[in-house]
Amino acid sequence: MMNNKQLADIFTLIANLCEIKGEVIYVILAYRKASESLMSLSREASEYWKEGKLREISGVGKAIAEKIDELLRTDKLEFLEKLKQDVPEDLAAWLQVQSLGPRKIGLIWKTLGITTLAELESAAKDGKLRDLPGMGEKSEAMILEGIASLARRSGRLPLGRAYPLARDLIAQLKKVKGVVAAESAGSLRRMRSTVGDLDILVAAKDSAAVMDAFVNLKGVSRVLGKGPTKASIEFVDGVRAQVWVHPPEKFGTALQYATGSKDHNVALRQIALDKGLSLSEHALTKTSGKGEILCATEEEVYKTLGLQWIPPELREGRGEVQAAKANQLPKLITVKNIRSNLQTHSTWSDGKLSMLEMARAAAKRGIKVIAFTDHSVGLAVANGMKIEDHKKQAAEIKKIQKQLGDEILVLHSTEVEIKADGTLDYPDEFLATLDIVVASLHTSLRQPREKITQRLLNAVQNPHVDIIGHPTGREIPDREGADLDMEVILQAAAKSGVAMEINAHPSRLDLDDVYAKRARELGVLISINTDAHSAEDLDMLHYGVAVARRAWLEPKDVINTWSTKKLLDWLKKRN
DNA sequence: GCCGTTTTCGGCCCGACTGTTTTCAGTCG
Repeated sequence: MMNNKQLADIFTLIANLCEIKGEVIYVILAYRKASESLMSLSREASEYWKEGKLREISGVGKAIAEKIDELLRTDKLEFLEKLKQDVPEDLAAWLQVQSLGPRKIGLIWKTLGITTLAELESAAKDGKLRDLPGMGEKSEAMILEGIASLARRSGRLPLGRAYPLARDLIAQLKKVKGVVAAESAGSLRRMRSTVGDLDILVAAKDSAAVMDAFVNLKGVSRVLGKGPTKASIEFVDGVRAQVWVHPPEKFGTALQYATGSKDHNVALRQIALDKGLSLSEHALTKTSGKGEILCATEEEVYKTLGLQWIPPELREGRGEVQAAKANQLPKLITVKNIRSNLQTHSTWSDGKLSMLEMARAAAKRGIKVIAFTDHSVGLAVANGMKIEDHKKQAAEIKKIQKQLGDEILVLHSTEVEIKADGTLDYPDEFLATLDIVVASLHTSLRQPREKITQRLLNAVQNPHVDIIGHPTGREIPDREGADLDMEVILQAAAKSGVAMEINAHPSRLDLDDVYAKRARELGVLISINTDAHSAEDLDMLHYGVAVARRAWLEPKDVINTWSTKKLLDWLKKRN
């Protein structure tokens, strides 16, 4: 039975092939929309299908519902097979090449009869493309550059890499004379777990100086474009960045526009139209004749539309506009609300610092409670601890607690392995002696769905387990999470009262925002932890908080915001 | 192809930039 990712990939392929075929743009947009919608679904489409409710998925109408039905029943789609006969499947990959769009791809394929990327590269090298109508030597060179760049780039950038890069870029642009403000935009500002490129918005009267500074930044390998309002560059490692420059009095509309998401902006434009206004990146314009409202800040844009200002992390077209209209936006959690860190590692297993060093580093960052969750014996690669060693660790905690005083409270814990057979790596009698227990999957992540779901369920239902660590085991950007029935797991978690972790490390961000939002709806408690193995890792907390914000979480939903007393009472009650 | 307290049909994605043109088509976000 196909999962959401497989279905989404098929509809993206259909969109791409239709585009090359020359279908009208709205058909293509519809397939793309359905694909994105499937990817952000918190339950499997097959469940909607069993309930006969496929059409409830946004962007799925009659035609696409029928296609999903056929795919789920037969694993095949006749429509796609026919489409592949019209347009060779390999051509879809060409869309990834910068400067090549559906028109040129169609033209090259039909006139030269080639279909693979390798053939395209040799045709460009042999100068066979320059004679095609509308193309010249430059187009040929750009296609070759695009192919080379594709080889360098490895898909989307993890947030953990994009965020610091953008921070540096912004700092440099702010130094340019005449720059009033500079901020990230796009999916980076919305804090998605991966971003396509770095979008930066600058407020300045004179754009030329900004553009010059931008294309001359250190490490720029080529300039993809440069005009008075927009420029884009590629760095030697293939990372791309683009900057928009707008006058300060228009910065609000421009930032709002560039932040997106597309769905969010569509909803906003509709609200503007209802008020007789047309919203663009430049201004709110009265649709009835003349008159412009300029907005220097985003707050003014939202206010003019009669809305609360919506935090960027919520702008995904998931009901935030309706909530803002009704004054019912959640009071989102912030980094400042976090007072405990309930998954960290020390030299007792694979951490880099001693417990004392780690506790001090955490205290310095305002953390009041820290749990050392060193790995259990079964995870040999991480130097997992034998039960005997825990006695010594407990003694050390007693000792350092005296040194730390009330600076920070240290809890004795473990990240116990959920083994391949579904049992935990330590016996219940031992787990009962610990202050707090995190249970996680690290191995045999490719087991069949039923088996691995049951493994996790065992841990969720174990009364000694307090938190499920990084529930799906995904690693960004290399590893998909385990194939789990998360709906079943979250419902069990709601019942057992176990907290599900949002692991803040940017290579995990697990639970993701979609599952975390579903968890909130079901009343499941969330725990945001850094999983720190070093002092620097403690600074990754804001990535986890960003996921929580994207999931609409408020402080009360997250156990790390609780007072020490409330946390300890909760732990006592669970044991 | 989807969607609807303005519509079951007619809107949805539009503006900046570039290369190849000689006024514009294609790409991109």
